[in-house]
Amino acid sequence: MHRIKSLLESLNPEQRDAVEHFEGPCLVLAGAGSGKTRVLTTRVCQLIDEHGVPPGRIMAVTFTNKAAGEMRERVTAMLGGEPKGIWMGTFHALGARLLRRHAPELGWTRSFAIRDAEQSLREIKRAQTAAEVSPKRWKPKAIRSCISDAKNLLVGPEAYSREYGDGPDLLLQQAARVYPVYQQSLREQDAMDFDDLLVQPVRLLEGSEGLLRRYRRQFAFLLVDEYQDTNHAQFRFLELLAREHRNLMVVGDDDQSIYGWRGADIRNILDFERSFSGAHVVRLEQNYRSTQVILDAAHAVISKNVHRKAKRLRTDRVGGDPVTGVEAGNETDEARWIVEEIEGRMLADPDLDHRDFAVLYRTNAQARALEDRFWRRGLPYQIVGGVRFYERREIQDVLAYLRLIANPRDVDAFERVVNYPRRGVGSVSLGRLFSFALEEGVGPLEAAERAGEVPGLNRTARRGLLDLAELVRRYSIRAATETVGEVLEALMRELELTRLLREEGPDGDDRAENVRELVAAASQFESESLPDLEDDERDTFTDLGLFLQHVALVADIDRHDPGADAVTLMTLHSSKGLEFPVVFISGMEEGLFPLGRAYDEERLLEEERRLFYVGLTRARRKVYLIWARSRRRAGDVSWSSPSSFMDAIRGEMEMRSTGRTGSARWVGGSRRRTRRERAARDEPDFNQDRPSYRKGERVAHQTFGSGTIVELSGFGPGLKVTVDFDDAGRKKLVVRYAGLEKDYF
DNA sequence: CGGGCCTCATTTTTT
DNA sequence: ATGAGGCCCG
Repeated sequence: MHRIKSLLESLNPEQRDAVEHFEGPCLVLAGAGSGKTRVLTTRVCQLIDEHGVPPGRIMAVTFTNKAAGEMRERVTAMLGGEPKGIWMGTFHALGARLLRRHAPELGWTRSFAIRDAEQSLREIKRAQTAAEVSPKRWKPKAIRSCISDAKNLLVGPEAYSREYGDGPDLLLQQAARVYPVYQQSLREQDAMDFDDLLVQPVRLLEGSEGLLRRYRRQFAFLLVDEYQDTNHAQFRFLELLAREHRNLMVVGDDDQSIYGWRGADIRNILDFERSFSGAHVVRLEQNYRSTQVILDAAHAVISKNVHRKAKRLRTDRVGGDPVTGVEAGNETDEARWIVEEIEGRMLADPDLDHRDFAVLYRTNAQARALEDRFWRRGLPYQIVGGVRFYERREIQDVLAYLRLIANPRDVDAFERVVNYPRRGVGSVSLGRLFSFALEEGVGPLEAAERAGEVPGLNRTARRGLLDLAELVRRYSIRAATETVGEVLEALMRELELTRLLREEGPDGDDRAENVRELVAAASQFESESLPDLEDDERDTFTDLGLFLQHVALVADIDRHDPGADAVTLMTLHSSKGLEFPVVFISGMEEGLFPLGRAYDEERLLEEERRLFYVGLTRARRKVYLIWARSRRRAGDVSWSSPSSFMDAIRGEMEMRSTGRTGSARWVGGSRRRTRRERAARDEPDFNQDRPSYRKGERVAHQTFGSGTIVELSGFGPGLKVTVDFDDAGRKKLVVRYAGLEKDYF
């Protein structure tokens, strides 16, 4: 009780206002570094300790698993004991938890599998083939993104088909054909994709008055962090639960909305007061993180955005180091300079640690050059993101066994495992097996078990399938009683995985090492995460099933260790919510940040600008903005100018150079410059392979057919044309990727 | 059936 | 530069 009192006294009036809010809707507009995590955790404690709300009646939604873990820890510390029964986690994790209870009401079992992005993509390909939508002509990624958008908007396969099945947009039309097949197939395999974890809970609650009533009562208080990044499905989920009691507190900052591309709808936060009338609004504008100089720069940048709520952060930390702009020659030079600067600063200031530095970038590809330099220099670093650990090939191979053991209906897992190691089952045999499975209405594993009945199989294939089925069956039995670690180790021994990987070649040792790391991760999961589970979950599911769910839902950022003695390298997106004394933002080049494709859409450009704002406000003391005159991108060299984002702060910036920016020196010796390089430098190019375009000209596109150019925009590699296609309508295309041909007929 | 070679496209961010 | 996928041959 006294604890809470003193906690409240350490808050500023606005923070206290938010914490002391009890019932009814509340919108907390929390600027960067304004102590919103503190507000959220203190309010949870306040609800429990002051108002006597049982923890089991609180749901707190965070953006990452790590944030949920931290919140749990802080609440535990504040209360002096674990808040048993509180539902805390990401929308995805909470959705999964709800579905683990009720999936049978929707047509799945309680131990349904969760498909990650790559697995979904393969499923999309299979669905495309089944629906006769050529995966060559229609990129599975594009189709997947259409379907994902639809799901995030709570549009089901039937409605989607009605809406776009014969609409003007050819891509949506194809997606409309794939969507039902895809969804059906997921259900047959007892699997859900990421989006389903948001969509299906909504369907569940909408479909059952009883459940709705039950969960409205259970979740009497809802708290949501990073509300600016919620999408429609998430909004609907909250609305369903909160509509009646209206005890919903959302915390967010429209200036930090950076996930529009994955369906996040900034209107959720902008319109909150309209969706929940009478909402109490609290503004947290006191910043406890950055210097005045940094906040001024951030404000100069973000105020260029038109679509935002006017606000301005305050700080007591007047003055500060100026923002430093640095011109580098190329990405190698950039990396070298950053490494040296970090070493220099650490020498000059013994209080600084490696963990006090972060290098942020727009795209994961930029991590390469940086990593190379850090590695060579022996400067400790940790990279967040890029190739996810759980997505590495060797890890996926092993996990596929576990997935199949846990769920014999999983076609994706089966396909991955069937010839790993080689079992002499080729595509023909596989086709026969699947036809058999289809006719008999059984999963792939049961079909394999009955390989003897499958017509047309050769001896090797039949033997291989029977062996596989027998092996998986054997391990299913073990998985019911043994830990994941034990199962994994036994499996590795039986398959002689280490030897197998070693024989693969030079990377084999690394791969074998990764698999060992997986075993370690499994054991760690068992000792750390399992004990946190509620009893009903631990009793109902096998360790294996719980581990697989964990694997599917952990993000890279969850693996970030802020305490490690290392410089952090990550994307600007991943950096949201974190802070560092010194921040480098690299790749400050026009076309890279902001990304070239954001130019002609105001909405996208504003989102890029918010991303820059997020980057700047990560810094406590010092920001560096580095741009390189040239950079290897997608194999060849591109030349660029400094990002226009820096224009807003150019006057206040201190400008420096790495001293190696001479344009005369270029990497790669005297090799002839490629056409694309010349184009990027805006040099004339008379090569007849590259046609010039003008209005009124007739062109042909592989997919869209013939049409007439009506407009040109951009230049160099960013040249775009707007074409009125005879059949496909008006499209805006990037010449570089469109593969247009002149149409002479 | 499996392996090797060639071509092609790919580069935005992630739960 | 790199990886994935297709195609051909043993």
